Amino acid sequence: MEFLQKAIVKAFADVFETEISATQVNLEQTKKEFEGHVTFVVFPFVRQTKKSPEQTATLLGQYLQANCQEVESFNVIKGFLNLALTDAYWLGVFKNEVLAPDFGQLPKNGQKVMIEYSSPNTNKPLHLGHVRNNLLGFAVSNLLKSAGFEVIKANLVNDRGIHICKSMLAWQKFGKGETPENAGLKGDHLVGKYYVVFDQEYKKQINELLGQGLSEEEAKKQAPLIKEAQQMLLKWEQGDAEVISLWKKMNGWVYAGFDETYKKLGVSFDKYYYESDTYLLGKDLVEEGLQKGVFFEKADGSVWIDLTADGLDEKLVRRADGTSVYITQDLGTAQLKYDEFNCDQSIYVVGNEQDYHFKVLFLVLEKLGKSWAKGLYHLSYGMVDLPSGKMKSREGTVVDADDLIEEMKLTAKEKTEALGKVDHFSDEEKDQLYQMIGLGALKYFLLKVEPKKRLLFDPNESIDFQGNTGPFIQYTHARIKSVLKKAGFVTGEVSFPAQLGTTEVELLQLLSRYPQIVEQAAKDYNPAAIANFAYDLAKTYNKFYQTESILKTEHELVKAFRLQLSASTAQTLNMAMAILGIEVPERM
RNA sequence: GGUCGCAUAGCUCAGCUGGAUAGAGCAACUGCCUUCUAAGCAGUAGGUCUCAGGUUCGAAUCCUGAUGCGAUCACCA
Repeated sequence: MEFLQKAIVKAFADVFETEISATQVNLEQTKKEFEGHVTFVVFPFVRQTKKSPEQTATLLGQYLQANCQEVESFNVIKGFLNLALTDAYWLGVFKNEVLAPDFGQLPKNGQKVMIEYSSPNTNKPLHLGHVRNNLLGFAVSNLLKSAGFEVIKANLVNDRGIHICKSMLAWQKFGKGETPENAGLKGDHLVGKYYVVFDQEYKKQINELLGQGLSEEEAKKQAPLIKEAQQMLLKWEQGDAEVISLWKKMNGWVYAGFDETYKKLGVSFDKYYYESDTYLLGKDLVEEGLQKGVFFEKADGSVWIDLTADGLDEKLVRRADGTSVYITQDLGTAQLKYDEFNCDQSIYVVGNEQDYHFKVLFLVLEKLGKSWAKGLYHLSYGMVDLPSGKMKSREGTVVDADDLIEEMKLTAKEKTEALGKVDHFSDEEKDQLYQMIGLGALKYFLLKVEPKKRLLFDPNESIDFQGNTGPFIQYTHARIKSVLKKAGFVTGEVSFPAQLGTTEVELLQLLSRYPQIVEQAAKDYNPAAIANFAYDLAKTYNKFYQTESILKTEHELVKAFRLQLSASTAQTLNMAMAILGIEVPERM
């Protein structure tokens, strides 16, 4: 639309003898109820033109129609100038933009970005909240790749700490040698089971102590189990062979379980960090901060930073005993990431419960004078809540990721079978299709909502397969493929008819916007924008499909064009859905 | 209490950097499969965009305040 902006700037000079810049020229898509494709709002310029809005718009419209060959016609409503562009223009867009081999892949911008996501604890299986995180992180990674970034997907595994010791201890005490193999249980679920066992036994002990007259706080501290867990953590830090070996064994189970879930979700990573390696990092940054006077030491030897001037609090960065806290290791890890990869941007996909933490983290790094701190970004997303409230692992009120995936697949199976369209599929094909559709529904459901908004999931209400859903878009893709197959379509020489129908132009216009959508979505780190686009495109295609016949068109030229238009739509749907990590089937 | 975020149809959500009569889906109701896949299309109904001020030619969108919901304010991670 650059040509139009330029033309309008020139029109202002020629018609009104006044100067405006191209950046001021804001072109919008004309709303459906009005005639035209592009709308220019003249209200902001009437002071300069010294004419009424209607006059200004009319004069501009006349000028553009006369001097701009792409402008077919115009109409004016109040201060709105609606321009209709010629079919030749739209065909040019189709040929030069949509059909270009790199359509949808923005040129490399030379920027490198790391996206950290997933970052699970190794003491329990993944639940729906983690699923949102994983899908979001993976989708944003794909999105930024499409927008021209070089992307490194990182997973910082929280594999140590007191919570891990709890599972280990409970297994040691109550596990009776249970293994994933002999229990027939996925490793992460087995470990999670003992995390719950720990909590139950711990609570028993607390109650006992409460009965002996201890205060709740005291009881929580004095319970033998928690003391043992702390002992175990200490031993772990000392490198005690027995504890380490148990730790390795149980983490191994968990990783095997996670890998399976990741695989099903279709997410992957380029780089793994383990907290067992990074938890001691950051200490030299504390020294650095002390030397630079950014941090200060209190009488007890603890080290702090004063952020009250920035509207935050005082924050501890090192304990009096010299050990690290959470933020210390995050400081160190951030430095490590930068040293290793030298990224222009580093994105943390972490829930909004940690907003404050990241605000502090980034501010501290900035105060330490890290030039790369400005490239840090916390992609904060809302929690997934149940109608009953928050999900709690220990209380068993979680929607388990593996269960959910399985259920989605089952639902997909039921719905597909009810339609009776896949009877001739092989069992393997069926299985793949159910997986694709079930996961498509789930992923789309989670990704179509803006990340920062919280999400309500009702386990009793199944995720839709109709309307604004993943399966609807998958269906549209399969539908197009079916037509193409029937026509024996092959990509090649494209033919162009002399005239276009309105739905064809509508579809073409929408298709051509895809690169801008990708660009904007990437800027906002917002895969939901891609989801909405895909839905819009599918819907527009179905309208076209319903109004125009493709295979029965008499003119070969028109038929060939519509086939090509369909193929481009299918391809774009495929690209958009691929960003979301959703596969689209050839048939369904 | 301080700080941050959210509030749009009965429900779930769109609404680009302020622009026309606020849009989809689900649920409800009506039509459309002897013709390219009906997981579709077309239509009806459903709204004081939480409230009150302000800025502007023009506000769901920007500013201020209020209300409601959520998060956070640990020598936990």
